[in-house]
Amino acid sequence: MDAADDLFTREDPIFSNKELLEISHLPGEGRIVGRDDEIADLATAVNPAIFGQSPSNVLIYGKTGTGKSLCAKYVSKRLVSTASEEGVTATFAYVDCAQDTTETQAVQTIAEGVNDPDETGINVPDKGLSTSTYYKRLWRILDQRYDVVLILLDEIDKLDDDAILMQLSRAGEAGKITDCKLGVVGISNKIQYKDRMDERVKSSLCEREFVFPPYDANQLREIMQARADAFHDDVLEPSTIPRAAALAAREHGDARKAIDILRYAGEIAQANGEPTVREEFVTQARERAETDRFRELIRGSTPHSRYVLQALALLSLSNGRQDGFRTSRVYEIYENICRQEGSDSLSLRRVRDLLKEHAFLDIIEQSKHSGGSAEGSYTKHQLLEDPSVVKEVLTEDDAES
DNA sequence: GATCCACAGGAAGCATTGGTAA
DNA sequence: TTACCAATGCTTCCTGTGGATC
Repeated sequence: MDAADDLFTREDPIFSNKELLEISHLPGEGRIVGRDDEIADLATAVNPAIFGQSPSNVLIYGKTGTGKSLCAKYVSKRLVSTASEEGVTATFAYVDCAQDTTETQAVQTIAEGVNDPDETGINVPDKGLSTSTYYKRLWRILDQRYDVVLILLDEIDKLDDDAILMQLSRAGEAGKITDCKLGVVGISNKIQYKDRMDERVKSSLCEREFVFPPYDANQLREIMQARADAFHDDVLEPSTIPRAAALAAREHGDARKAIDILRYAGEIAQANGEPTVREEFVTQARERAETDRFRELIRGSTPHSRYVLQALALLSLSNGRQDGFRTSRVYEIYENICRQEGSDSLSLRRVRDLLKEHAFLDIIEQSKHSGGSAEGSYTKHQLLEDPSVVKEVLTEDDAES
């Protein structure tokens, strides 16, 4: 019995409340740093909702880790509770469009999120229904249950098309819903997103637009300081947070990355049996954050999608620093890899699409070039990750599978 | 100005899988 | 059980691109 007890550590010597360092953690009031103006602007835009009126549709831009989703969720939560004090039934639905990329998946997520089958008697299955059926059920749920609903579409640029935006932004006008008012908050990392929107969607969805600037080193330090009670007292050495903030500020002011680095630094200290989180662990944590990010990006990708990346990594490793490799060159190496793996290679057309998918996930960068006679226009591809990290992760995954 | 030609990428279609509703 | 639907992963076909060359 005692031996079994020794197997586990009853008390964590480093973390007192690790939840504070989770990406999904929504900080309470006073813990959101450097976003007072943005929160106030957002609240003004959706303010009519607390009286049961239509909130403005909003589009929020900003790079990764600038607090867009955090502020949108925070304002939505506050809106729901304030509306309730005014006797208005409100809610919000959150859709991660990176997960739900198609119109059907997104509508299903919204409908499921706002539904209570016991109350409405409406069932919203995960899949199997036509898109129009999901819409019909969603409209019925909204009219039955709510006066106002705010729909947060995170990473809206990852949606396949604008169809859902058209439906949501015009649901009231089109008479799809009669008792419920709808507001849409679109969140995008890409400022150019608006350019490719349908004109009709643009006019109704972009009533208000906000741009979230990246955090500077001081703000990042404050953000991390605000979550420092994730650790026990005196565990964080004084130089740890400033060092992590400086590193993250250098990399585009990404708060998410900064918090990741802090968490990893704590885990490294824990794994080494150290009583404190030292500055040197921050550097190691940064490397681990990079590898983990890449591992997360390629998780679940098909073997051929990996072979394409492997081809690019091999080219990068054997040719040193170049401004990228042409599709035809990547395809040649990819075909060799397929032969080694004893697998039939996919068509060049398909490989072009796979490369484009990797570029979309910011794993590689594509650049357009023009040759001359008999060269035409072509694309060059370059890994954004360290090629040796790519090779290592792909090899270790192959070994596992 | 016409031609060259490797390459990019849109469109259409096919096979398969995995689900719901009646 | 059957009809229907969405999603995925792929191929084939075809048109457009663009700087050098004739």
